[in-house]
Amino acid sequence: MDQAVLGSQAYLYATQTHNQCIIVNQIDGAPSGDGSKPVKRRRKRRSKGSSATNGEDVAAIGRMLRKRKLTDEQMNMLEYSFENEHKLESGRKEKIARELGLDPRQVAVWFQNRRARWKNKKLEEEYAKLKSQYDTILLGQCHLESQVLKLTEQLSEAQSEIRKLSERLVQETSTNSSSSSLSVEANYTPIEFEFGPDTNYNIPFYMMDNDYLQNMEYWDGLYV
DNA sequence: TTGTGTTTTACGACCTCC
DNA sequence: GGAGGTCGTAAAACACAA
Repeated sequence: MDQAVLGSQAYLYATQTHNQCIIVNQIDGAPSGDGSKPVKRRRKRRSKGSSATNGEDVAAIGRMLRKRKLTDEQMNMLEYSFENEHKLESGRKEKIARELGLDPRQVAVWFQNRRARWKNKKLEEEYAKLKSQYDTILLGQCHLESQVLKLTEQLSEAQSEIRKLSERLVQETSTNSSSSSLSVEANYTPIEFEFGPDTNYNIPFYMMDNDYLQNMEYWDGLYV
């Protein structure tokens, strides 16, 4: 089995025969050449169909060497820390890294990713909220449109009734003027509509635009 | 067991701020 | 110019249905 430099926090063991690697969190005080800093051991992992060898694309190799799954305890501590403050000053980063036995870089990356997840979640929540508002408005619009339809029908009927009554009035007036001395006013019968000034239109105030208000004035004038 | 979709860890590129 | 941020993405780890 080969052992290769991976990073300050992990060893990578790989078998060339299986073309696999296992990454293990760093053992504190991992052996180093001079005993100072932990040895960075890295071994390149071959991806499918890759013919990478030593000295080839370092960036690609770096990408292949990763994944140090954090323990539950580390995760909990990081989450707790994130709840307190989403940003990470260098002092705090060092402190967290020390306490959890992680590389400061790992802590920084974890916070970056956590912020991204948090942002996504916020966006999803915002989207759900806006969608709900939109649906409510859509429903209101449908309701109002059906009301408009109904009222338009009523208006048409009322206009037709007015026309008929006017015609009748004209007819009666001409008949009466020749056969009776009674005045038109005396025979006048008030016109009854299906709806009047007391009708509850059920239209919210904010929907009362200029046209609507003008129509109201028109109908109010008619009933004065 | 395996194929597939999702989540997590890590990195490079680029940007902003001091 | 360096530190730390976001964004996009690769790939390991994981979950789960078939």
